[in-house]
Amino acid sequence: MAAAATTPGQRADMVRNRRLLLDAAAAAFAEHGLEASMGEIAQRAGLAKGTVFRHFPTKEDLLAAITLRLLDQLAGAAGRLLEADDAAAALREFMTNGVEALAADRAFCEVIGRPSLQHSEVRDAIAELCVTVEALTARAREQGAIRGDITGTDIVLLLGGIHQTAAPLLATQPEAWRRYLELTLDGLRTATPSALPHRPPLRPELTDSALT
Amino acid sequence: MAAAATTPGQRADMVRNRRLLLDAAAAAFAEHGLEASMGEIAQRAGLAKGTVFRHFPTKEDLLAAITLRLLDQLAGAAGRLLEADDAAAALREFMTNGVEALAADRAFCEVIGRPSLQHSEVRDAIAELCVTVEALTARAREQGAIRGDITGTDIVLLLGGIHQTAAPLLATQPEAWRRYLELTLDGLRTATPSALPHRPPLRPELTDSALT
Amino acid sequence: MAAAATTPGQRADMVRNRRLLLDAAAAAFAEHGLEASMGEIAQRAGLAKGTVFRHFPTKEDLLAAITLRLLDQLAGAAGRLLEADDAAAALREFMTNGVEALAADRAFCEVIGRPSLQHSEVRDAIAELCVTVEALTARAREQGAIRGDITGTDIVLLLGGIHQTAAPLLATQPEAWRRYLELTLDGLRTATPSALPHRPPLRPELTDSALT
Amino acid sequence: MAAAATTPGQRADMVRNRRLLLDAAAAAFAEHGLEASMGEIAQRAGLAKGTVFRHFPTKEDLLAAITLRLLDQLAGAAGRLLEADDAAAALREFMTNGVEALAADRAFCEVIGRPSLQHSEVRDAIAELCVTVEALTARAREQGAIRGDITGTDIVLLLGGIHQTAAPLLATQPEAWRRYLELTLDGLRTATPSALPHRPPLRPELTDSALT
DNA sequence: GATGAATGAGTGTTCATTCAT
DNA sequence: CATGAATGAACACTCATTCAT
Repeated sequence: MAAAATTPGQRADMVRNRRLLLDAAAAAFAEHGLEASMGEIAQRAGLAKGTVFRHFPTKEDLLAAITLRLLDQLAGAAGRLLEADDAAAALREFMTNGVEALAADRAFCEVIGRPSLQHSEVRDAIAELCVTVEALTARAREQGAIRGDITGTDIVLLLGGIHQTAAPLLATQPEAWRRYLELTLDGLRTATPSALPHRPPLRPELTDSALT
Repeated sequence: MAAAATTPGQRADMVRNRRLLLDAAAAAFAEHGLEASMGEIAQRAGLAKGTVFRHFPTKEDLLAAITLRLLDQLAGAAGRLLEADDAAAALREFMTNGVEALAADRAFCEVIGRPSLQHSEVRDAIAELCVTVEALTARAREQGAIRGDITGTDIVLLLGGIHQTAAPLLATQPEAWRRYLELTLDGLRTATPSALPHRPPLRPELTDSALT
Repeated sequence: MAAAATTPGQRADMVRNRRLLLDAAAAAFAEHGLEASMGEIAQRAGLAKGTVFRHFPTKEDLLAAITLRLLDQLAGAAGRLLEADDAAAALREFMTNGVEALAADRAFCEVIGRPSLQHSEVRDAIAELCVTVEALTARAREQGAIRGDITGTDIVLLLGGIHQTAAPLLATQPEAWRRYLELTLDGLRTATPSALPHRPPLRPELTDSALT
Repeated sequence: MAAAATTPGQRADMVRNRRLLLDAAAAAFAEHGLEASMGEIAQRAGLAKGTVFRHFPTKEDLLAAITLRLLDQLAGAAGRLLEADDAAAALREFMTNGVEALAADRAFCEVIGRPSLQHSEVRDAIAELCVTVEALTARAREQGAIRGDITGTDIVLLLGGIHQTAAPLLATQPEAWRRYLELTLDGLRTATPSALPHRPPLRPELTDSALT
């Protein structure tokens, strides 16, 4: 009844609903891929369809939000690991977390690959993630823990690749990605590196490609 | 009967249409992923919708056909490379061809990963490919060209992973996969291999996972 | 909750639409038989196609709903007539109402006959109707108003038969069914009944036949 | 090779194919109703789809042909029974044959009821059947075997009604129609006929209704 | 004449999105 | 602001019909 009290209450609800929706959407996309319907997401969140659209005017918007959350999570982890002493261990931990996160979020790869992604926030988040991971990678490079020709953007891209390698086994061997992560790490720290036949991708290229 | 063999007639048109359709479907799926509609495929092929369904009674059937074509192509290449003297070079060439082929067929990865794949022909073709690639891999292993803990099924899975790593760059740097292939090869032939933390996938697990 | 009951609002519209749809469907089926398309029904109701499917997720569901409405109407009439003094007049009135109702609902006969009818509600409603009509028939039998070898299920089946007899005349002589109803009633009350060559159908047989 | 010999040979094939098609169509329609597809009919006949359309340019035409065959069969039977001594027995036999034939030809009722039937041949055949049956009925009337207010057209219409009465039981009790035929015959020969409340249908009304 | 491949309008159904309540 | 009914553009798929061989 207190006029002032209602507004914060509603705000609180909106925040709660937004979180419910993001969780529901993540679960739904993880299970059915991008084909998961807005209706199912609403149901999982225990909300009405209209409410979903109030929060995310478009399915693409919801996708962007969920992707941003993952990117933020990864960037946060990378930032925290910058403080670690052992750069090699830090990089390994980042990649472990990263691949694991992808496994829980089947939509992510599909979203990253889709050329129609319009959201500049996502592009910015990807770029930012690449910057932080480059810092992480640079330390490992400087410590001689990994070869010199690998960039942070390489590392970010490799997360998706490792996940994809193990994806066909997800149903029967959900931990198989660990095998391919290790194999990749062996490639990164090889004592006898080949000359890589293609220059490293630049950050803007990654994000632009997500645009074109 | 002899007459029938000499009279290509209608049959020739059908063969041509089938090829038109497979090509159109590959292109459409490459562009829009599995969401590409049967209608668009028909249009791309310059045929009527009904014709698509005469050739492939179901979207799933068309998908299976397109996937089989790719698998056959890979298995054929692998088989031919079994004759080569230099096992390491042969394996490298197989993987090069493989990743290149995947780039042209974006549907492939989505199809391989999809749990509902019902076509036993596809499952059989995957299994067969794994067998041939295992032979190819075994020779490289025996020649000491790659580490001892990598199987043919690993190699097949890695094709998808390498492709995925470079996929976000496809639009701007279509050759970027070469970088990640080389990196992977470095991992495969490392002089100081780590103990891989997960046992190698068995062939049946791969194909079963495509089933479950 | 009290508030919800007093606020017809949206709900009122939905109820109205449901009725519009049932009426439109009845008309469409009456005109074109079961081939009437969901699209046409939507158009007749002045609603969009999607709305039809929101109310009745399947054509079969719509069919079931329309059939249930008719069955309920018949069962209600039969129940009310159980109170009448003159059992013969009551039975006649029931049959009159019944055949008249069928004339307005050409789908009914096709639905009743269709073996794939999955809806247990319809089966239950048929069974229930047969029970009530058996009560009505029993009274007439006991009063000697009709022969002793006729059951309620016979009466229910005869409604469809009488309707069908006059169906080819519907367009030019919409009241012709009265002629065949009277003829049937004469058969039912004949003073010199033949031995009927086939045992009476059991209720479960009727409903099971709609199942098998 | 003899130029003259080919024509009769082809003629013979055409006649054979026509019969194959009519039988296949009758079976298919009996099983699935009018929804039976031209494709299935072709398959059942062991012929190609094109051949069906050479014989019957339209599904409606095939329907008409099949219906004509049934009508001819009934008219033939009625004609033959005109010679019998016992008119009552003859009428009973005609009706028995008639209802039995309908049971084997589920399409017939649907065809008779369908207002869009355009074929004048069918209309003529119905009219002719009514004439012959009227002769049969007249004899029974004159012999006092049935009531005086029943016409041949009534009898023809009753065939469909009796069949429909038992139709819902067809799957579980294929002979149930005998029960309702007997009941109808009791109505026809009742010693105390009611005044039928609607004048008898005229032949042209029947056939016109099939037109409107 | 027989064949069956091609056609394309039509069907039931789904789903992102809008909007009245 | 939340709700869920209404919308209508797709979609996969079917089938009578046409026509090149």
